[in-house]
Amino acid sequence: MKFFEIKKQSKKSKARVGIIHTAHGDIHTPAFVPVATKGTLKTIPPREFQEIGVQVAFVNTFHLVSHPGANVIQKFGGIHAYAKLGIPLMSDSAGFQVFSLGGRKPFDSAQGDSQKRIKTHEGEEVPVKKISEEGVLFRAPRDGKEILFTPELSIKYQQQIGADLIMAFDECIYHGADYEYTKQATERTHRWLERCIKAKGSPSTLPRQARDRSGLQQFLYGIVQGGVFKDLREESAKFIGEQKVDGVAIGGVAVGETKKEIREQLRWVAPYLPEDKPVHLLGIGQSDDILDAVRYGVDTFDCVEPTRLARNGVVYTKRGRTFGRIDLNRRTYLANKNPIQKNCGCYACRNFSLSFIHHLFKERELLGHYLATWHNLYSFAEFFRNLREQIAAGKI
RNA sequence: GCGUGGAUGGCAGAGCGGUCAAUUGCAUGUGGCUGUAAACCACACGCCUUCGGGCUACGGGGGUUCGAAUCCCUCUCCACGCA
Repeated sequence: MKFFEIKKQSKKSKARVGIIHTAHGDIHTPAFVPVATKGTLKTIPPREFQEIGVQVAFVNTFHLVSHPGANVIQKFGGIHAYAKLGIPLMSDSAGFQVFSLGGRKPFDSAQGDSQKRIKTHEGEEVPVKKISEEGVLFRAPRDGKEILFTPELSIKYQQQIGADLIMAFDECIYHGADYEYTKQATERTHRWLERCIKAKGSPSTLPRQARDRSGLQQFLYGIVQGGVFKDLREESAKFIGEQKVDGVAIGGVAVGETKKEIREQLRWVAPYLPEDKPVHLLGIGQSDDILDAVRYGVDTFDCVEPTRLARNGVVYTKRGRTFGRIDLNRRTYLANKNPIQKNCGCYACRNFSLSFIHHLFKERELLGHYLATWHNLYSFAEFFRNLREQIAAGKI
């Protein structure tokens, strides 16, 4: 069976409706990939995925290696069995942690002042100890243990974890990096991709041991970098597209740029994306961004936003084609009899008032996190279902 | 009635002569969260302000002192103990 199947290609844009076939089921694209970093989609039991409309989830190699360890997961037959995640899974390579744990988040133009340094903990040791041609040496925040990631190790760990779709080991470049650094890092990511491909073996297959154990096939995505520089983005997209990868991911996006800059980067990259391979946009996220990205040919999106916001008390409302937000912690909802969203079919809205959910948040009751997460994920599922319908109908 | 201990900002509760408009937590408000070190973070939270500062405040009143939320007297109220 073909890995990626395009069912309908838009004539208006690069948008398409398709299916990604994996050993753990099909993913109807465009699809949202909620983030289950540590093997759990925080607050949601796996058996409810289907009811919510969660088709696929995203786990993180760095965090799973940090605990419980890739070898432990392998002993249980892979992350699907270990965490009872009966759906297709993607795993991240740890490349994002080079950014998120790197302590180098210097510029944030989205906040206005592009010269303003974001506060990092003064004097504290940064978890990313060293980046070299060989790989990246981390100090795990959870216990201070040193963890080395190289392209070969990242692939090995991802094979042990056993997600269906895996990411090449890259460097997610911090926003504010200059041209020279971005160029060096992007080229290094390219060399790392070649090492990932070599380490993985023949395309679309696992090493014998892992394959025998789980019967899985794994598909590798290469990751486009290039930062905020047009020529580097184009060059990177071209390079990644030419490699023997199963899919292409766009990385290094939404690390502090404005929404306008994010779109720019997509526009630069889009012409060079291979049309027969699924395209993943790493870390995006917000409904308006998704709506635009789909037009550039993006098929899947992972983002922590719906689940993190939910835990912080923020839930989505429908506002035109995109989402508005409600902050459940506000006292104004104390006695509000309405659901989060009228006519919403989710478990939270069908059963509970804003008042009660507000009460749960103010009392720090865990059910509040569960209901808010349920609602946000359901909203995303609906949003993407609608997106697929619109593309199929030729409207996007 | 006697004795003892209390009364502090929306609440709880520190402070016990100057560095106190007053620690801290909660509540409240505002902003933030886009490949998860995030059930999190930042800021504000007496009134006024030309942002330098000014004014009114630690139950009421009076006193001591250069200076009192802090010490003394007294009144009111609360808690506990004894009658």
